Amino acid sequence: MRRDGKLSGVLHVLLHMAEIEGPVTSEFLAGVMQTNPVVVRRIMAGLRDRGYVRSEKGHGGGWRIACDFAAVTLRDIYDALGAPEIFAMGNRSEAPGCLVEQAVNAAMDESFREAEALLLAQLGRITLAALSADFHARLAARGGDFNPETAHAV
Amino acid sequence: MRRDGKLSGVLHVLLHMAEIEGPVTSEFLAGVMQTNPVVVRRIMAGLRDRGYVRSEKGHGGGWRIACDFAAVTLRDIYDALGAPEIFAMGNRSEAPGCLVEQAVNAAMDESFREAEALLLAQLGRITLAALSADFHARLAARGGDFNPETAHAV
DNA sequence: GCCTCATGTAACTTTAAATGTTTCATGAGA
DNA sequence: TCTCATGAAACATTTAAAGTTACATGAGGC
Repeated sequence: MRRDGKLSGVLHVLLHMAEIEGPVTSEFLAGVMQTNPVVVRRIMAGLRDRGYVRSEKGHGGGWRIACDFAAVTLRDIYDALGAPEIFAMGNRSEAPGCLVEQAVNAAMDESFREAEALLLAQLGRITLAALSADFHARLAARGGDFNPETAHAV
Repeated sequence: MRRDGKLSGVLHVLLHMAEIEGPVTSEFLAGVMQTNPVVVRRIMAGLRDRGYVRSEKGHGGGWRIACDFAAVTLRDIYDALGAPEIFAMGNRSEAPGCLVEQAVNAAMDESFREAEALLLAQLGRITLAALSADFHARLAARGGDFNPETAHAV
């Protein structure tokens, strides 16, 4: 499978939106993510349903942040994306009749379940505000300034 | 991506081999895994290189276990398979020039790295002997007996 | 009212990775 | 020398993510 880049992509988009005044179009965000506007709408749909962002049609329309960055975690965003599959590995067959396979599945499932719980707990500890703060720290460290409108132009 | 079932599959194969006297052909094991003999040879190649199994050509040839089940863990088998990718999610781009993306990647990478470390530690705690014991416990609990030659015949 | 812009969505195409298959080479018995 | 088995390369299939096209809907601006 191709690796799922939705979480990475949508976080990138959200942090860019936070740097911009007013609504941002899917087309602009597609430029940021180097993808297609429809892909942006697709991944943003889940966040809209949860009220993390709002969208408006027509002239001057686009996307706006509609949540407190300090109150939303990466876990929340992950859930808003529909809680996509985390692992690239899995059992060959679910509901196996073979007792060997049942033993194998039970052992693997438990290990994977624990790793998943840890991962989600970690994501639950990182707020969008923390991510944004990290970005600003990197910006200050570099000493440059940042124009979100053109940062991805090249 | 399709989910990677190599680890699950190879464990299934190893536990079946443990129940059978003498060498087992790729063709028979393919029946167990409900796949193709070439697929079996492919995933067993890594284990052979590490000395966990041996293969012999010709009449009466096939695969044999060549390790102590109490000394080999699922982590060892995972490594023998070439340490395949664990996560279905990842960053959209590595080495990003954008500072926003750097911040996103750094946060996600750390969470995933920790989850991976936990998973591998868990796998390192499970020996093949423990898996096999679990299988035998299930077998006893069910009260039936087990014919490894025919368990997958249907 | 009509035109343009922007989202909403369905349907279809492309792509990447795992898996499956075919084919032939090689070596070990019988 | 014939058959059985692995070894390995090359090619085909499958699946899910991502990309694309097409059209409907609603919101200003004129």
